[in-house]
Amino acid sequence: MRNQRGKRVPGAAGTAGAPAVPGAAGGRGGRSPVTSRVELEHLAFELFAERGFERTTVDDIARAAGIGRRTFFRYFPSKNDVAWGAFDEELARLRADLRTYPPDVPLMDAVRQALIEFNRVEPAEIPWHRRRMQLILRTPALQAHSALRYVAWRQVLAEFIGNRIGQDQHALAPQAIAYATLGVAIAAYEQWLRHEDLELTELLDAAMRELAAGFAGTVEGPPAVREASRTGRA
Amino acid sequence: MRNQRGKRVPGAAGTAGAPAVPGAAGGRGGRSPVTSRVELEHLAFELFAERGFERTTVDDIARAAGIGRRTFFRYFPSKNDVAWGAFDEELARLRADLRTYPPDVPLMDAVRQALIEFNRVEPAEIPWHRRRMQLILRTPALQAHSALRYVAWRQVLAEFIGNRIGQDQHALAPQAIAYATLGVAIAAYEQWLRHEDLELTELLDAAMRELAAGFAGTVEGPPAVREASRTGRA
DNA sequence: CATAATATTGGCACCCAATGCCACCCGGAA
DNA sequence: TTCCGGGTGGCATTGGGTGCCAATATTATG
Repeated sequence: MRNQRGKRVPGAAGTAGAPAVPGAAGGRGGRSPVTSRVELEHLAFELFAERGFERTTVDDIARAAGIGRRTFFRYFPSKNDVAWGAFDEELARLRADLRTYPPDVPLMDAVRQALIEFNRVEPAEIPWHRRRMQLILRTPALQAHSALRYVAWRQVLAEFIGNRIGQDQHALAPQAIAYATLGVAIAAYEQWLRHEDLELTELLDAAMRELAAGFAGTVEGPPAVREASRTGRA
Repeated sequence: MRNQRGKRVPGAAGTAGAPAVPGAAGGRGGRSPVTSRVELEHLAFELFAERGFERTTVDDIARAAGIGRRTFFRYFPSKNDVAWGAFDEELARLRADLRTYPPDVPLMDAVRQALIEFNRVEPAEIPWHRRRMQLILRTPALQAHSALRYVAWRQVLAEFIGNRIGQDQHALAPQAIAYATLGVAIAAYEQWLRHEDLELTELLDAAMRELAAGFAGTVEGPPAVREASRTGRA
């Protein structure tokens, strides 16, 4: 049902299209972008703060930015993605950072330090970061959408862990540790959002340690639980 | 924006409307439902298997079931929710199960056993459960949507943990442990999906233990990492 | 300067999920 | 039979997301 019209501009044969995101091209040639992703992001955040995420439509954002709805979707693949900014680049940063830890740094120390480094923000940016994370963690639609970003984040971590302990990144240990670390990070973030006076860095550090303490010793209970062992119920 | 029209059926004063889900009423009175949630679920799963989740529209499902699209949304709040069946009831089961562990069972043993119990399925249901989890864990849209279910699941766990260790359920330790446990469970599930011959129960058990082993000792590294400590880069 | 190449823009049509509204249908009780 | 409670499903509408394509603006080239 596509391509019904064979009509095409005479000269243009089949040149690969423009880059997905405006401004991502080399830079020379072509019409200059009307806005930028960051600008749109800031603008959208304001609207979200005013009316809430759900009650702000893409049309609202586009209209406020003076662009067409269609153009909005060239800057962000979805409305949800506004909240995450340039996460791909952040991920690359994490990956690069993990490479800098020499092999003699114990695995979980490296993970913990990388987690802290990844979430370090300029002091001036802290209020902004708070709003962003509040939006992400408290808006159901974004809570859901974020799961997809978390997948990518965990993958970076699992790859590092897998390399370190000589297992495939999809094996149980790397995945489990990556998942647990993510959980710890989010728990720390929620603590951070609730208490304005606490340092995110310290919370992350404490959370990683507390997790270990919580597990240490207690998991070495009776052997694997199976059918028989549930006799002592209430 | 409700109740604009003062017109009401003479006799009915302010009786709360019909139950959200057909069949959830006491049973007496009214037209009998055309189908059931389980029936719809099975039917939808077949279509998903054939065409994939994304390429199956709600109209497809409704048409296949011989009901109207509007009726579909009375059985499930959203297309995504088809995949999760009656999760609320499962959650209630988990909550109840957690109450049966006497206080002398160590915390993490209880958590581990409850996790295993929660994910125990009838042998006959295993292939079905596999399909369900495959759908949930491998379909991006569902991966995202599931995050909302996980929130509820974790809350149940965090509440239990909080009670046990005398902290608020929103405190760091309960949240971190709940998050980590969820992560461990999902990692085990993904392992289970990849290896048809493995027992889910065993995987969950192993995962919980492995997590502890992975953390034990390694987290007690140098003191909290801050500015200075990142000198030994690459 | 004219023209070509290139990139961005934005309108239009369209798909699909979701929701409010409401008329209608059906089984049991009065 | 009549009434009532509940289920059904059509209709209209909102809103996110996408393919298509012509218009527009910028730079490079003849």
